[in-house]
Amino acid sequence: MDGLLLTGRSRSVYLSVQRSYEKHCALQNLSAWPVSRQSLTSWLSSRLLGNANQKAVKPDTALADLAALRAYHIDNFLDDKLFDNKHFRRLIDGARRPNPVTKVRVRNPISRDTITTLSAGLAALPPRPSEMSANILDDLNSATACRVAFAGFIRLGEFAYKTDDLRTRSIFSATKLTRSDVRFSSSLDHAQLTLKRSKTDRRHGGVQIILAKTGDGACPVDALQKLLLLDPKGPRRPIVLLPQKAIQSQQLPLDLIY
DNA sequence: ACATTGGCAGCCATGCCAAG
DNA sequence: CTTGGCATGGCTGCCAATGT
Repeated sequence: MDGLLLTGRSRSVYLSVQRSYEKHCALQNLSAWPVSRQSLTSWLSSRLLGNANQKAVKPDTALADLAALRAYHIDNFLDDKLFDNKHFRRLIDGARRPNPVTKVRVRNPISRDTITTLSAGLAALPPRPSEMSANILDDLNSATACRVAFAGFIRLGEFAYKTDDLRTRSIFSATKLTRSDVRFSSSLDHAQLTLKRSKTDRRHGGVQIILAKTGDGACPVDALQKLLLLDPKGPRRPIVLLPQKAIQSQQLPLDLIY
């Protein structure tokens, strides 16, 4: 049953907020569950105004807190009408008023040139799988990951998975990208990628991504063809593996495998 | 009078990052 | 590793403008 409720990151975030709220209630001598008008007002003001231990949180974070506490009610069949009460929105909007919007850090887009440079190793590969060394396999895998992610506008979460995710094979092959999700068109002018799960695919219907052949140094079709030829794997295996040396040197986020 | 369209802001599950 | 903070972005409902 629990497995059908929220999973992964969202669940752990919510649990964290819920524990923090419970601690607050204990200190204030308030009963935590179900959330009451008093306990929620007390908690929200303490979050919005800050206290000796914690600085004031952003109004949007307070909204996320509301969602987390509401999620507890939903999961436990408790009534959640209280959370719709306008009073709490007004508290948050009140906190928003005196605080100007903070500047967002500028992050420049990754360019085609960047991808070309990163995947330059694909230009010189041995002709047969038997001649692939561990290092060259590493390069092939990461270069393919770069090109496909760039060409397909793929989010990290759609493409990457954690070592942990490999433990349950059935869930892995039902939710993550595997070799069977790559199809080439007969003329090899494009490849089709099936995303079984995507952040925006809330109904879990699957999303088709078309990767057009570009023929330049960032061509995803070229990379995928070379990968399938020189690093053959079963249909239920991940499309590419992140090189161990990249994990160890922290060139890429820890514990992520493409 | 009712239907459709499009802009808009709020929602919230999920993402990344930093600190402990 | 966990926790906290907050940005992200598709979906949704609302509303006014426009169409029928």
